[in-house]
Amino acid sequence: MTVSHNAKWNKEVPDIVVSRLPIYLRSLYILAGEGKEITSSQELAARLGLSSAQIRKDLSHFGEFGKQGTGYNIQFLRERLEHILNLGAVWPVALVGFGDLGHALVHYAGFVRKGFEIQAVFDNAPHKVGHRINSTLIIEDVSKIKESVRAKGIKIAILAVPLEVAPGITDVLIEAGIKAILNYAPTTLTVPSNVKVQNIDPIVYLQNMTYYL
Amino acid sequence: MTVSHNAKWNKEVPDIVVSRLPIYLRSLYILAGEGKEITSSQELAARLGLSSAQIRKDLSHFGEFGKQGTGYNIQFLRERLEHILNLGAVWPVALVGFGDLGHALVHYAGFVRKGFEIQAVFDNAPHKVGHRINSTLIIEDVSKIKESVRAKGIKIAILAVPLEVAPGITDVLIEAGIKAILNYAPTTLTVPSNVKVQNIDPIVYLQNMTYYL
DNA sequence: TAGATTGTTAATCGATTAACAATC
DNA sequence: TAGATTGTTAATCGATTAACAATC
Repeated sequence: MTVSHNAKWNKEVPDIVVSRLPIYLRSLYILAGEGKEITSSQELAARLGLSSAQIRKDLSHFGEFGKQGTGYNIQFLRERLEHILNLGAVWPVALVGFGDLGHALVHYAGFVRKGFEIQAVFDNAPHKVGHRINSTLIIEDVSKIKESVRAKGIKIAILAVPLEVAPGITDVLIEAGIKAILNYAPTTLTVPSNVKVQNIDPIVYLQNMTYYL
Repeated sequence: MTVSHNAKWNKEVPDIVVSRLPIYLRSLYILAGEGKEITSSQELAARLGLSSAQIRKDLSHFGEFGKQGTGYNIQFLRERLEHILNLGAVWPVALVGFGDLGHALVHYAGFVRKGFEIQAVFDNAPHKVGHRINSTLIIEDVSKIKESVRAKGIKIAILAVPLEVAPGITDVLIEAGIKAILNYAPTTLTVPSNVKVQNIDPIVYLQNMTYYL
C-alpha cells in the first residue's frame, strides 16, 4: 500500500517520521484557517518548535512538494499528506466503553470533521446496552463486538474501558479484525505485529512532566 | 532539583529516558496488583515490547536498583521511580475547560489515585461559572485564572478548551505561574523553555495509524 | 557451586543537523 | 538578476543493542 507514493523512494519510512506527519497536517489546517496560501519549512518549524531541516527531510521521504525560493502551497501539501496518511475516505471506528470518557469521545465533533466516524459503540453494563445515543447509534453489548465489527468492516477501535477488562477486550477486537487501537486504558496492550496501538494515558504524561518540576 | 538522586550520575538524563519511567512505573503497579514481589528487566521488557537492555540502561541513569541473579524488588523500584519523578506528595492541578472532556477528566478517579488532584476548574461560559461540581469545587470564570492559580500555588494545568482559545489561555496560564501543561487542544502551544507541555490529540494518533492500514 | 540477572562498556544503528547546489 | 527556499548530502549527534564481567 505504500507503492503509489513510494515508488521512487523505496526505503522504509521511519515510524518517527510518520508520527510527525499528522502534526504537520494539523499546522496546515491552522495556517489555511488563517487565510494563508503559502508556507515554508521555516514557518512550520517555528510554529512546531522543530528545525526546518527536519521538516524538509521528513517530507523528502515521500516526494518533492515545495518550490525553491517560494516554499509550500498549503492546500497542495495538505492534500499530499492526507493521501500519504490514507485519509481519502471516511474511516469507520468502533468505540468500546461508554463511561464518562466514551461519552465525551462520542460527542467530540473533531472525529467526524477529520474523517473518523464512530459507527459502533459497545459496553458491558446491562443498563447501558440498548441505549440510543443518536439517530444511528445504539449501545451494543460487548459480546456483539466480533459480529458487529466484522459486519461493518471496521478496522479502527477506540478502547475506553477500565484497566481490568482491557486485555480481554483487546483480544476480542483483534479476533474481530481490528488493525488499529487507540488505547485509553492505562496499560500496555499485547497485540500481533500487524496491529497498531497508540496509547493515551494522561497519568503517564503528567508523571513525565513532574520530573522537571 | 535533580541533585538528590543524581549526585553520582551528573550527566543530563535524556528526555526519552524520562518519558519511559512512567511506563515502567505503570507496569510495576500492575505487577504488584497481581501479587508479584520480584520482577526482572526481561519480564518488564516482554510486557512492554521493549528490550531488557534498554530497561536496564534507562534505570542505570538513576542508580542501581536490582540484584544480580534475582532482578528487581517491585515495591522498592516503584518507590525509587516515584521519588525520581517527584511523586512524593499530592500535586494540585488546574483544569481549564468544562465541556464533555473536562467533565470526564474531573470525574476520572485515576488522577487522585495517582496523586493528581484537580483543585480549580475554569470555563468561560456564563451559565457554567458558579456551578458546583462537588463539595470543594466550583467552576470559576477564566478571568480568575491568574488570581486563583497563584493563590493555590498550582503548577500543573490541564487544557481542555477549543482550538481557538487555546493560545490565549496558555499565555494566561504561564502568567499565573503554571509550569506544566497537559494539552488536549488540537494545536501546538508556544511556551517558554521552562514550561513543559505534553500534547494529547486523538486525531494525531489516529492519523498516524491510518498510514499503516 | 550452578544458574540467573544485573550494570556497564563498546559497537552498532539510526536520527538530526548543517551546509549548499539547484532553482524558482 | 537578486533573494529566497527547497531537496539532499555528509557529518554529527544520540540512542539502542549486544555482550559479558560481576555477583547475588
